[in-house]
Amino acid sequence: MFPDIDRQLEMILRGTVEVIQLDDLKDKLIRSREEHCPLRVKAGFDPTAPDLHLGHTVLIQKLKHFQMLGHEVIFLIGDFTGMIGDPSGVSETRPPLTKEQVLANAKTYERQIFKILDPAATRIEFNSRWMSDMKAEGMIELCSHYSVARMLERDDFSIRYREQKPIRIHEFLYPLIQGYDSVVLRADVELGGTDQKFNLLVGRDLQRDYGQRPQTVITMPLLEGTDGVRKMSKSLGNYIALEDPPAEMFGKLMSISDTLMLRYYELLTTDDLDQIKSQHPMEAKLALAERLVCQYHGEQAARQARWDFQQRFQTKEFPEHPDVVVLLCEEEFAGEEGPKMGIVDLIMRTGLIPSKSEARRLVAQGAIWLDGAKVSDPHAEVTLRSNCPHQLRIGKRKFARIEWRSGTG
RNA sequence: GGGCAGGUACCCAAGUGGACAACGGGGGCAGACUGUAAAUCUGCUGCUAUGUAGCUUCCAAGGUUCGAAUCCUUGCCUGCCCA
Repeated sequence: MFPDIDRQLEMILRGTVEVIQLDDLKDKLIRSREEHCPLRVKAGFDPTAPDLHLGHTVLIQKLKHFQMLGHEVIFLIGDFTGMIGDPSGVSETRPPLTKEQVLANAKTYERQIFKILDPAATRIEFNSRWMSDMKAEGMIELCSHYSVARMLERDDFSIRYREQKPIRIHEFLYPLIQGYDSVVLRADVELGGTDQKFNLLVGRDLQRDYGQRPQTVITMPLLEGTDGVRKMSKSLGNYIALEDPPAEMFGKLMSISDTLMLRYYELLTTDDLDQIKSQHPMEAKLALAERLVCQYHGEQAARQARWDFQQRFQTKEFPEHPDVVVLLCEEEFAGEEGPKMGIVDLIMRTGLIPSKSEARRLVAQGAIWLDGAKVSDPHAEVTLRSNCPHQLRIGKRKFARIEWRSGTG
């Protein structure tokens, strides 16, 4: 039923930062194999940000590995803990989401994670299921399982405590509840980012205190965002969302640095890294972009994205599918002699530029090309011809086709 | 409850009566260079009009003044300290 232990370990360990405790994990794997009983593997996600990005997939991918090995995977949506917000120094108590919102978010999650995970073998849980009915007595009971001193071991707490910055009591509840989730679910393994280490360890302690075997904790690296430095996050704007349109996803992936590309290969694929390094970086990057777009949008979209990309940026042709097609008709030129228009107005008609000042700047900076010729005078007037569309390029990556139809017909 | 510090453009942050559409950094955009790379260099980065202008901005509402982001009043918000 289960592959042999070494094979399982090899797959499980790829890309991990830390496993606590490795021997214990081996033992669990051996036992599960002997008893034909899958391990319960849990990873928790915040319910308030339902658009997942590639950063999240590092964890989901790891869940997938467990799933492929035949274990039980629990995708836990922390809708109850979401009300607290993970302590980070600036955390606030968030207004609780309504049931409808939670369900809507869960749907969004499903749509995205099932591009990776097998729907039939994935268990989705909400921690409100057991938390929202808990009474104060229960909460007090739970609190009695942990001590303030141990809580203050958390880096974030100890720093704030030392610096006399505020720590709200409810912030202590976050790790407690997350840990309690493991108790309720009787988790054998919990996955999390390296920033989750403390919370994951609290889970171990609580399980032990509740008389269970402590879960194995596996931490995964935080994937760097497109800037290559800071962790990928929506609020930093350096993310690639799973639901980014194919062309956008492809473009974002192509503009990452070569170093970052290797990192993405390491954490988002199972390819052999030495083999990748031997390729031309651009080839490797194209392959990566195509691969990932394919995973989230399908093969055809991926091929199309690659083709469009190469047409636009490598052969520098005017693309088959420009960003917009602007249709002008005779009424637009009422009162004027012919189909003439200032270049700035023309740019504005594409809707790709937010203001005329910006458009003027772009012209002055030499970013505007009309039918293959640079237009650098903001006063330039363009005479439009009918039945032969004009090609307007704005900067490196915006393209518009301008068509003029005389209204006589 | 008392004391103190503060709220400035996408973010951080200077400015404390006129020359402020507001220094600087980050981010973003554009140009050069390239592999649409990255890094680097240069320019731009409120809106409208464009040779020197107008308009809307510095938490909110009032006020003082020829003139305020800058002073006063009130309110809202944030952080710290003492109770």
